Amino acid sequence: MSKRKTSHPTVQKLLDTAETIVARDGLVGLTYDRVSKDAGVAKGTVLYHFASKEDLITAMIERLVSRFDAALSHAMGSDPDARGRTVRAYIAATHEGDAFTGEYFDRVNGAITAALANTPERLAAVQAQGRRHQDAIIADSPDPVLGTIVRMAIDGLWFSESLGLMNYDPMLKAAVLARLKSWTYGKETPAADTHQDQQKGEKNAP
Amino acid sequence: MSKRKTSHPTVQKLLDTAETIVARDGLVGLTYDRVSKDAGVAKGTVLYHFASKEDLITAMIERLVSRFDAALSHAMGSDPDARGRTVRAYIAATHEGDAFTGEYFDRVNGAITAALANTPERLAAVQAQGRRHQDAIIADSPDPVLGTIVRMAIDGLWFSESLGLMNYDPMLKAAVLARLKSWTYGKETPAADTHQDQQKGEKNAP
DNA sequence: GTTTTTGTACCGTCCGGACAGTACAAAGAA
DNA sequence: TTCTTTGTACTGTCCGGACGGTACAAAAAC
Repeated sequence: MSKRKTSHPTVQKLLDTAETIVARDGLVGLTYDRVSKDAGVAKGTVLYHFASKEDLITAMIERLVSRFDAALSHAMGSDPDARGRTVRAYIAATHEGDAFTGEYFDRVNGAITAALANTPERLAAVQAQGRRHQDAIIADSPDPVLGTIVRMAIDGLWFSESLGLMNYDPMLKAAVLARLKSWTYGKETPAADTHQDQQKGEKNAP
Repeated sequence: MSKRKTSHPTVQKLLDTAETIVARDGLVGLTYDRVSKDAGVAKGTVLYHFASKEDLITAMIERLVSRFDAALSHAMGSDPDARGRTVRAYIAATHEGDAFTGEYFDRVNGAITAALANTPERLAAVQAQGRRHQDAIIADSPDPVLGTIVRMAIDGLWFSESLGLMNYDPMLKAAVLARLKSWTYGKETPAADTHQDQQKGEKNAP
């Protein structure tokens, strides 16, 4: 019946469609009818691959988790400096690639994040990922507390943006990211380097 | 009809009830029937005070916003040091009082936060509050970028906890909070010495 | 010949909201 | 005082519609 390979083209197409719907209308807009119509398949086909709506949502979550892990690995792979590599890749994955930036992904991630809130069944994969990242950050950060703070700040920024709660000034945001990144190497004291990263502005999308 | 004073006892009772429901079952569990039954009033009464479900949700959000502002003001009022006062109060309000801590409020805040995701109609009050806080932080922080980072880190921690995404080790968390707080006073942090290289990681990718 | 897809008809449930009506108290009118 | 009006608070029922999921027979596709 359903537990087929996730690489199945129809499965991917359905997940893409579901993602688009969720990005536009949120989780409430996600119905079998809508998915089937938008994907151009019969409703029965959607049911065939995803026996319940929870299955569909879970699959979306797992795909996002995998994608982020891939982006993280990629960023780590191209970083020659081992110290603080994980948390630096964390910054890169969320703000330097294009996989997890932009309006569309903000909306998708926002909606999916919202769908996670205190729903233990859905949280498992994400919690595991969070713990894994945290362990890795602790392990390779010269200053684990500082590394954790960087991660939390990135999280805060990410949540605010994907949920649409805050809109930081691009210049300020660029300065924040530059400062956070400089901390990952473990040499400076956070409160000391107050003057050099201000004009380090990047173009970065609003 | 509906637009009565929010201090009306029945209104408060209904909001309390709605909050409890949301804390237990999330937003999806919030129905007129449930609220009326749990509050011990007729369904019509709920309709009388909240003409639509959106009204009810909006009222819950606004009450939470007010509460947080009150907690922030309170924390600021008892802080003699003007430098970084806002962001320090931000830390205190989220981690030192009991108004915004604990399992119950994590669940309420998580569910409500989730309900905000990219729904412009509901976001207004929260966005305004976010901007207000940001302006205040910028205004009284000795180092605005650092102040913003502290705020973002607090946000990240707060989101992770209230959405149930992460569970940080209490010791680590305490160390993080202590470090963040120490930064709020300005640059007289210990060992504020050298700031050399800094361009080592600035090969900017985007 | 097994997997995948289609198409349609259907069911039970739940929910938002409309609505008509009751209870009552305060404010005038007599 | 007594009667009438008016507005507020609250009640309980009802309905249209949507949605998740079932059932199934049969056709493609691999």
